[in-house]
Amino acid sequence: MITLSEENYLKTILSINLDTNNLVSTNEIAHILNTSAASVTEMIKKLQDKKLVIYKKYKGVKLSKSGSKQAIEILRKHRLWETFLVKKLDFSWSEVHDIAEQLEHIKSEKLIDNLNHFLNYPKFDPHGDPIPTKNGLMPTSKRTTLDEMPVNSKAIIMGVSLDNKEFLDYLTKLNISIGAEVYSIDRISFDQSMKIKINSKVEHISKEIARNILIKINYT
Amino acid sequence: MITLSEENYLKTILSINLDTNNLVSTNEIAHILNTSAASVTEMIKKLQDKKLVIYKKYKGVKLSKSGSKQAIEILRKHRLWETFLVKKLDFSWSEVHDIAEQLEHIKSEKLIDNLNHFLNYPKFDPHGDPIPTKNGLMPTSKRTTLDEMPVNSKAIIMGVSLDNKEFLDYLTKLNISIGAEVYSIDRISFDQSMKIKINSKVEHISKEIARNILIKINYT
DNA sequence: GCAAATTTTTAGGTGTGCCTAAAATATTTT
DNA sequence: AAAATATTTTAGGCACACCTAAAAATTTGC
Repeated sequence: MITLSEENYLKTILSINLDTNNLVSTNEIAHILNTSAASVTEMIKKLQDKKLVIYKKYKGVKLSKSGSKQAIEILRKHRLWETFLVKKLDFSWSEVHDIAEQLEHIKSEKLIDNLNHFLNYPKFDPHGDPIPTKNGLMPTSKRTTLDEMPVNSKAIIMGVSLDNKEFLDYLTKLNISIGAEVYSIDRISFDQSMKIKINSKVEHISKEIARNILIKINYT
Repeated sequence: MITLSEENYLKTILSINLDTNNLVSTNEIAHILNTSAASVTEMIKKLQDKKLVIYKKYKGVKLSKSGSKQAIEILRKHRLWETFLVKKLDFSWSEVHDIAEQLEHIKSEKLIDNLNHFLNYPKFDPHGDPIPTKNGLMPTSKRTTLDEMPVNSKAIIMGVSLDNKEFLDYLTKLNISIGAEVYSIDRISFDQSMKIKINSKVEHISKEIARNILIKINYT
């Protein structure tokens, strides 16, 4: 049986590893989990005994196959719960993280399966991050920004890279929201501004705006 | 800050107290929580320090005002989550308890408020038990059985008092299910059988059947 | 009403996950 | 390449929630 703390360590190692792909250092983990390096060393030894991580003293740690499976499962739960909170319970993106952090530790396979069904098998969470499938595969998200989108193609809004009130208000006005489909009609070569269709309405946006909107092309 | 274990103790004390209304004994708690009487004594002292219970050595324990408030809040969460699992995630009554036992400890006031709204402010959980309101009041459920229902009144089906396949199958056939509204049209004095309207259909049921159907009259 | 049986509490101990301080190892600087 | 700095591990302790065994209090039976 895996404890709550152990799950949090696995999750942390996974999230660091998704970015860097290197061995994860004790200090990095300690920093994220707001704990001491000494505590991390101790816990990693326990995880090693349970064959959840591979650990080289003074060098760092990485997830074993089974550790990776478990960590991805937690990430899956986290993102499904976030989706539930936003889509069904009217939470905003920014509020859901702490609650999902608690919900992700609920143990019941059927609960997650049924929740997934209830949410209609979402592929991305409200932040635009991919939700792993039941067998641990991440949907391959070809993420880019709207300004790089080819003319005459479709994409899905995945998120934004700028946290600025005016910017977000403007997006709201244009009805640009997570999950919405955009179609690129034209790009004006003079200033690289774009004509797009979103929610059946045609809009004209500057490159500066487009540059801060994350999209995914050819989603499946 | 209240711990998970402390919450479970409070909940247990409440549930015993709802039945008997006496001081709760160490042994009873130990039995329900599958722990030793010694551990219970220890924990009760801690709860006493936190002013959550009132404790008389060798005599027993009861909830303080603030302990009672917290225990009711946990019960509220438990029953709302059970309702969610059955109504939205297609679980059956019998499956939900263990999962709700985990979910009831999630800490977020807004989560419960929004869930309550999402479920349309249910007054009873799928077992027919009342869901406390946000300010800690239990809907006063004037529970009785269908055979005692006055003619020309409305009631809500709350459950059954008999666990017999033929009986349950018959109820299913009549569309008598938890939460359904019944209207009493007539009672035949000869055999005390009843004419009722349920789901817009008129049915005729014997006293024996009615006697085993739990209802609540004048729900608010 | 007192002895026997039961219940409850106290005492002393365990594993988990955290801590700080000090020692060991690795990395960077000169 | 040695000294200085930074990181990581070891060592020893602490709070929580549990345990068993023994002592204290209460209840039951005669």
